[in-house]
Amino acid sequence: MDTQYRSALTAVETAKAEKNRLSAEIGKAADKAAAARELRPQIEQLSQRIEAAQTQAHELSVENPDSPLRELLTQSPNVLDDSVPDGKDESDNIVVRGAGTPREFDFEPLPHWELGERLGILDFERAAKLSGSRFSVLRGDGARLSRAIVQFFLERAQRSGYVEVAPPLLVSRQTMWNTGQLTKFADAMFQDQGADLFMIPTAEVPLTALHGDEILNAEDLPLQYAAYTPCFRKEAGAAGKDTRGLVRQHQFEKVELVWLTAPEQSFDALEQLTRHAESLLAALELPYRVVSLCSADVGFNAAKTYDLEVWLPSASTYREISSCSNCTDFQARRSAIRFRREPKSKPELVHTLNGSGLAVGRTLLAVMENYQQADGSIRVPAVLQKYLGTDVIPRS
RNA sequence: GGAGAGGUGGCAGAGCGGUUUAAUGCAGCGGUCUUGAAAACCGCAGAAGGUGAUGAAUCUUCCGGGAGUUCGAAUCUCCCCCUCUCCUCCA
Repeated sequence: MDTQYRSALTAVETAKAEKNRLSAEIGKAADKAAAARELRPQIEQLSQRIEAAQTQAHELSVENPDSPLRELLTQSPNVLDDSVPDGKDESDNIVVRGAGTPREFDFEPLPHWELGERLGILDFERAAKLSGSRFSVLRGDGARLSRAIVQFFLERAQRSGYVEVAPPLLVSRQTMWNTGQLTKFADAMFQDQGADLFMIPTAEVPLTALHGDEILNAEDLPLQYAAYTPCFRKEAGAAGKDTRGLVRQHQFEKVELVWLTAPEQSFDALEQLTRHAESLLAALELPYRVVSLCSADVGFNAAKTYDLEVWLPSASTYREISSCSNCTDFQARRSAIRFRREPKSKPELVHTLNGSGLAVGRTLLAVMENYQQADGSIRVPAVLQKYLGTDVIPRS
């Protein structure tokens, strides 16, 4: 298809070159009207040739929404890195490392929704009254604990070199397409039909698109951005899954970390990014593990992904709390994010990476469940105490 | 929501149907001069794509976006988008 497209394009361009030449001849002639009359038949013929070839080229052009070539390319995911383990589903993911040991409880640990309702800090019933299922109300120390977590994450991000950004939460269709979300989250996004705006499913979208259509200087790389935002997802394909509690909500908060790097730096950056996210769990003293997603589980736009999973006592299992991906040049190509190695050298595509650092709601529930005490109160992790001004969330 | 003004190369800013391969200035790069620098002077300079060897060369497209008029459009017509100013409303 590409070969066909290019030969049609060559036909268009050579005919155009000839036509331009004739037009310039008229422009240079002393008697322009006479020259125009004389050359008219030739020009007319060229115009027809151009139009025919243009129609042919347009049919396959990637600019054309109906082009089969575009369709093919749009549906093609990123190329996986060689280090990604082969697998047929998530059971083939590989645990790379972990830290912390699940705590031994001398009582039956409660799920966070029960703890939260007893403490009066989580209210799912009233949330349902306001907005239906998959929403939550945080109240009192719950709201404050959530805010403390955000503050803690952002301060850590800043110390690790990230520039904090507060981006728009609604973005255009073009921006969504550029970051590859229209394929990945096509049915998952809330959308305003009239203005054709989408509510972001993750801050990865505005952060990655920030430098779209720009040519950066090599010395500006890597760029590191952090944003705290709400995220909105329909969760249409998750009917009946995680219906209780904070795990899967239509609206949740997240601190997102994004890097733009030179191509040769991106896999090293993925390790650093993952370590940054991981260090937050370590600081909160939550047991976790790092998982390298297998070929079947890596998302559409990523070449390699590490998931961070946190221990949830009520479920006796590890649960995803962060996902760190190297998207190589996949998003950069769609968004036209380039850089120059030297002032005179050709622009090259950057590599983009993103990771949660971390999901706020899931951190909140992980803290609640792992730090719960026999009397139903919750100890506050040491690193969060200065934000809350207390070391325990008591039963009221 | 209403009214007006405007969108031109990294920036500023001309051009308003055909020697525009977009003037000029600043910034940038190279050179002359200089022990070195500055100043002055001279020259080169953007993006995307096709053919081609990632060379040389060459062609096409790009003056907010799209469509149109014309042999020929930055320049004329229509639609859309964005920015600024004033009014209105408002966290």
